[in-house]
Amino acid sequence: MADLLNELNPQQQKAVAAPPGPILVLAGPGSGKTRVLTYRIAYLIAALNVPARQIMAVTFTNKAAREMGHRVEGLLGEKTNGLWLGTFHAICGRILRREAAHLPVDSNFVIYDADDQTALIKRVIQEKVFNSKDYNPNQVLSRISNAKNDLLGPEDYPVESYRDETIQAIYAAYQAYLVASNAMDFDDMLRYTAHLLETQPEIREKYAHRFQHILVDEFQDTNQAQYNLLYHLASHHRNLFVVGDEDQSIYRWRGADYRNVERFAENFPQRTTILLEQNYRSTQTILDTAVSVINENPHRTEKKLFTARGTGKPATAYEALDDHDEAAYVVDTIVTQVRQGQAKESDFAIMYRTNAQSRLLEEAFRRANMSYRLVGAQRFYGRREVKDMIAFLRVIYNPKDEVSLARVINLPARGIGAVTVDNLQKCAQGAGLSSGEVLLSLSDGGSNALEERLGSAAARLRPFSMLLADWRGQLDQRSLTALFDQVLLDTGYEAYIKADSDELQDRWANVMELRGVLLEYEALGLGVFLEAMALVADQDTLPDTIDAPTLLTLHAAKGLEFPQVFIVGLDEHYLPHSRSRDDEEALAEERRLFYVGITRAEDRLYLVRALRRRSPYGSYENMLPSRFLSDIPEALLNGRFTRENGWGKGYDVDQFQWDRPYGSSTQKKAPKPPEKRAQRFYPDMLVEHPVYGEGVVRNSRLEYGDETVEVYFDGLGLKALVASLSSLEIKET
DNA sequence: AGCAGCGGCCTTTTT
DNA sequence: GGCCGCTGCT
Repeated sequence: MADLLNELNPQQQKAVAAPPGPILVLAGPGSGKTRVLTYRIAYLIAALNVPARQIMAVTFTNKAAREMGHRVEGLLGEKTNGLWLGTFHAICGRILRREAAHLPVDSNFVIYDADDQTALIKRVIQEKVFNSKDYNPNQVLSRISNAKNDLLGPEDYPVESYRDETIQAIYAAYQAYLVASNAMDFDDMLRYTAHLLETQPEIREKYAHRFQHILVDEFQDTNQAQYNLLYHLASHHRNLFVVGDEDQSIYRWRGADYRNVERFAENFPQRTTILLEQNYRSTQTILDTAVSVINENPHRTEKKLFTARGTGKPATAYEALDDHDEAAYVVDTIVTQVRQGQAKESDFAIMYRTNAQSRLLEEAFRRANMSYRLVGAQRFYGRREVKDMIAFLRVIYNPKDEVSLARVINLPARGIGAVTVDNLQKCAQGAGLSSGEVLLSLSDGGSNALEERLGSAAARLRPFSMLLADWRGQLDQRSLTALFDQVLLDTGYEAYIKADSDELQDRWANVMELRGVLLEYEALGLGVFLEAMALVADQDTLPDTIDAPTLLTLHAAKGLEFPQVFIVGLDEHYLPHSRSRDDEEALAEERRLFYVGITRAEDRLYLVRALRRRSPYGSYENMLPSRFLSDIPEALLNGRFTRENGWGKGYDVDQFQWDRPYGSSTQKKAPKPPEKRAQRFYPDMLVEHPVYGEGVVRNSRLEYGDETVEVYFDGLGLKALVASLSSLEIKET
C-alpha cells in the first residue's frame, strides 16, 4: 500500500491517507479528483481493512461509476465484492426496492423518465385545469421538480398566487397518478430516500451503521435532497469524504446548490479541508485561458492552478461565416491533422451548448466520410420504437403503469381509440383500480360489474386484455427474449414499424438491438432490465473503442479530457444561452460551463464562433461574439474575434424572436420575401475569391433567399460562402 | 377510428 | 424548421 501512495503528489496523499472523519477535497480541474477517490477507496480496503461492503461511493454518471470500479479493482488486484458504487439514483433505487414496505409503491415500481413525466403531466393538465393552454407542461414539471429537490411535497408547495394554487393542484394529481401507477420519477427517488432516512430511525440506523465510509464525487452538484440523504447516511460514522469544485458547478437548474460545500463545512466543523491545485491535464496556456474566464465570476475562492506540462500553444480563435462554415472548419481541421499524421481521430472532441448544435457537425462529418461518436441526445433509448417496446415490457411487469399502457394500448392501431381509452380510465377510476388491472380482470371474465360498466368498450378491449394476460402468464415461464418475440408476433409490430417508409429499416434494427440488450438480462430478470433502461443514459453505452472524434454538450463533457478540444457556438444567445440572460446566477453558471469546456483540453483548444447562424426557429440571424471571449487576453489567442457581427448591420437584441416570451407578438417578423434567386454555382466549378484565391465548388444550395456555396481552397480547406456577399467569380464551369 | 393537412408553438443543459 | 395537437374528411 505504501507504494500506492508514492504515485501521488503530497496533497493527493494527504487526501487519500487522511484519518477517518469528514473530509472536504476542493479540486481544480485535472487535479486528479477521480484518482484521489479511487485511491482512497483502495486505501480504506487495503490499508485500513475496511470491508468493501461497508463503503459507499456516489458518482453522477454511470460511466464514472464503472470507471471508478475498474480502477479500484486495478489497484487492489481483486474484485471489490459488496462495495456500493453508483449514481445517486442507482443507489437510491437499491435502497428503495429493499425498503418498499415503507413506501406508497411496491418493490416492483417503475421509473418514469422525462418523456413519461411529460405524458403524465399533460394528462393531468388536461384533466384538472380549465384553461389548460396556459400551463406549459415542461414549465410545470420544472416547478414540481424544484419543489421535489427541496424536499417539498404537494402539501408543502409554496403558494403565493392563483397560478401557484393551480400548480399545486397539478402537482398533487401528478403525484397521485405516479403512486397509482406504481411509479416514481427521478426526483422522487432522491426525495423518498431522503424522507425514509429522515423519518424512519431504524432504517437510518441500518444504513448509517453499515456504511462506515461514504465518498462523493462532484459534490458541488448535489441538491438539497442529495445532501440530506448523504447527511443521514453518514450520521453514525460521520466519515463523509466529498470531492468537488465550485467552479465546475453546472447543474443549478437541476437544483444543485454549491452552497452545499458551505453547508458541509457548517455541519461538520471538525472537517479536514484539502486543496488540489496542481493540474496534470492541460498546458499552462490553456489553464491561463480558463482562469481568465472564470476569474470574472463573483463570490468564489480563487485557486491557483498550475501545471508542469509547459506553456503550450495559444488557443486558436476562428470566426466562421456561418454555422455551416463553422462545422466545415472543425471537420477540415481534424481531417488535415489526421492526414498529416499529427493526430488521431479520437484525440478530438467538439463541444457545444445545446444538443441541436450537433446536427450540422454530424452532417459535415458524414460528408467527409468520417465516423464520429455522439454522446447523449437520446441516441438509442430515446428512439420511438425502443421506447415502444420498453413500454410493452413495463406494462407486462407492472400493469398499473398508466403512462406505458396508454402508449401501447393501441399500438399498432387495434381499434382502441380515445373514446374507448377514456371509458377504460373512467371505469378504472370508479372501481378504484388501475386501467391495467381492469384489463386483466376483463381477460378472465371475472367481474360482470366491470364489464357492465365498460359497456361497448369491453368488446373493443377484450382482445388486447387477453394478450396482456397471456404475456403476463409467460413472464415467469419463458425467457425474456421469448416474451419479447411473442409481443412482436402478437402485435404485428415488425410490419408496423417497417411500414414507416421514411426511415428505411433502421427502426427495426433498433428493435433488434434492444432485443440484444435484453438478452444480457435473462439471468437478472425484467425488473433489473427496466431499471437499467431508466437509469442508464446513452452516454454510458458508447463504445469508446472506435477511433473517432467525440461530439458532446458542455454538460456531458464534465469529467472528461481530450488532447484537442473545439468549443463551437461561442456566440451570445448560445453561450451564454439566451435563457440565462436576465439572471446573474444563471450567467455565472454559463461562464462555469465555458470554464469546464476549456479545461477539458490537454494540448490544444479551438474557440469557434460564427457571424450568422440559424436560429432555433429556422431563420438566419446575425450573431454577436460571446461576452466571455472578451475576457481572454489576446496574447493567449491565435487569431481574434471581431466585436460586432460581420454584416454591417447593427446588432438588435429584439430581432431574436426566441428571446421574447411566446405569445407577445408585438414584433412578429415579417415573413421573408420568397425571393427566388437562380442558382449560379455548381459542384466542380472553378471559382476565384478576392481573399482566398482559387477554389473548387464542392456544393451549393439555395436557402433563405440566398445561395450558400461551399468552396474548397487549397491550403485553406472547405469554406462556406454566401454568394451575394462574397464576390465569387466563376473562372471555369 | 384513423388519417391527412394545417397552424401554433417551441428548444438549454440530464440522472 | 420540425413537432404536436386539432380539425375535418373518409
